[in-house]
Amino acid sequence: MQIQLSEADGTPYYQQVVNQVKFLVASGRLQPHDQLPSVRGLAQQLTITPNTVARAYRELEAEGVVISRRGSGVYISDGVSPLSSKEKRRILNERMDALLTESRQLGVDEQTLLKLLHERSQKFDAHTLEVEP
Amino acid sequence: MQIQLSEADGTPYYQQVVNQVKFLVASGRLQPHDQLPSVRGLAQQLTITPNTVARAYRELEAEGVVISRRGSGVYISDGVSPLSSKEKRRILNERMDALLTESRQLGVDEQTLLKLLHERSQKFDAHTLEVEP
Amino acid sequence: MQIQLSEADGTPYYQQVVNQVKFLVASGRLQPHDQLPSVRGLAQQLTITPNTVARAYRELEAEGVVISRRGSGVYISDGVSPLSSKEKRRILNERMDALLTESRQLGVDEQTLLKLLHERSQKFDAHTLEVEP
Amino acid sequence: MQIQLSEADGTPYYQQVVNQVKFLVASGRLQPHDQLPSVRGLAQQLTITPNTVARAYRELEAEGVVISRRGSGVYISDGVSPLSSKEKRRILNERMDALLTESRQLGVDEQTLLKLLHERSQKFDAHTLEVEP
DNA sequence: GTGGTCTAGACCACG
DNA sequence: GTGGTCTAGACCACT
Repeated sequence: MQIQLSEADGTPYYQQVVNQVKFLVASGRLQPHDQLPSVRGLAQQLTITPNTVARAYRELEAEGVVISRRGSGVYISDGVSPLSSKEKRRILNERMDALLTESRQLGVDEQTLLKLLHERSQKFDAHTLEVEP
Repeated sequence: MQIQLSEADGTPYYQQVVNQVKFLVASGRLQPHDQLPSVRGLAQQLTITPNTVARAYRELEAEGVVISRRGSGVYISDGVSPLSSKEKRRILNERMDALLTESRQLGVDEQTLLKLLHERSQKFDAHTLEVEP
Repeated sequence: MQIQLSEADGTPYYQQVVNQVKFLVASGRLQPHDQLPSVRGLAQQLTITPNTVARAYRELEAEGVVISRRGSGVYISDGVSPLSSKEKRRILNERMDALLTESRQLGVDEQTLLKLLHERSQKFDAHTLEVEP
Repeated sequence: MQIQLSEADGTPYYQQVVNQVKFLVASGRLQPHDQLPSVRGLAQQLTITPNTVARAYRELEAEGVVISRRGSGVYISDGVSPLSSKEKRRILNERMDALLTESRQLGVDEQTLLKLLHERSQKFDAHTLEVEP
């Protein structure tokens, strides 16, 4: 599994792992029932402590993205998010505000933004994006 | 000056202010010699402590984006260059990927997302505040 | 804040803290906006590492019970649970099954159980229960 | 003996077997002196390792629910629960408090809870299982 | 002072 | 082998 940790930006390692796994799932590269690398294996690959990987996996489990089976491994879940619609909407609004704020500050109007987002969505599915979102 | 603070994501307030001022400069909305709002004024507008705004301005000054003149105010320094369109596109792509990832994870399809984004854009305009420096 | 850790049962320390804080909130002893003991303070009181307390607080924040403000402290949230109704129902069913199974094994019929539960609910509100649930 | 293993929830297999045997006993489907399936037989039926079944039986024996006779098999014990009524009440109170805590946390009032518990109790009965040693 | 992250390493529980 | 918990202690970010 391709995961890249960036030391430069302030994002915590565990959060970067969470983000990238969610990205891999959302783009279809990781399918339900797929097994993730073991905690220790991924830790060694990324040269961080197993503790940090375990935290990322725990977080992903809490969000309903993976389920972990003691003694067996961690797998992509086929369930849906356990969050309420209100909470889902809150999260989406947050992301949309970030996008709207930056696009305006960069001089991109709404119509152009919607077009760009549609194109990006196509590439998203086509797996033609780099892994690091 | 339009600045939006998001309380939910982990980004510190001072960092959000820094980022958005840098964007405003990069996109040409803020020009060299333009005056920024006062520390207290911006703090009041954003309902955060003046301390936090001061820290943002300090950071911006350290990076050479602004110059602070005692007794006068804080100004955009000259000699700052706007972002290349390639760089702009990279930033937008990052935000779009984050939005697409979250929306898929939450079970929202592209069409619905575009609709939500359009609605949010309207509300965004409605809540726009002008700030006099 | 009264919290008792039991070393005997297999329940992890962080989980015991989570359970008891939720109990204190549900029974009204802790009110929205109340401040919890600091991570280090509670750790010292319970003679466990701050790390473990931090994990409990993190878990409580993820469940929407508390919100934590860096540099300030951890406070009881006034929001509701961010879970979907389906997830809420799943959790309740789990607890109800545990109760039903054990009550039958102890020879308590449904009618008696409902009566006992009603009485317990009264005491729950009256704060006449010991803290450890 | 019909036992259903759920892979999805985090409960260990051996624990699920323990719980379900206890439930079968509590509901009268398994009577004192009834013989349980052999370790290997049940393991094959559930497609898990005999190791896991053996562990479940060991646990059940430690709790006094079954008695294992070398060379003969495993049988439901005829000893009545030796718990004092005070002890019974303590266990029930523990479960009731857990249920009350969760339900308040999730915004479910007492009346609704009692209704849900009644419904759940019916389904509990409806899950009739045939038992064959 | 507050909480947040990470490491190094130990021990336990499960299949 | 797998994941889960906990400790001891370090450093960082924020108010």
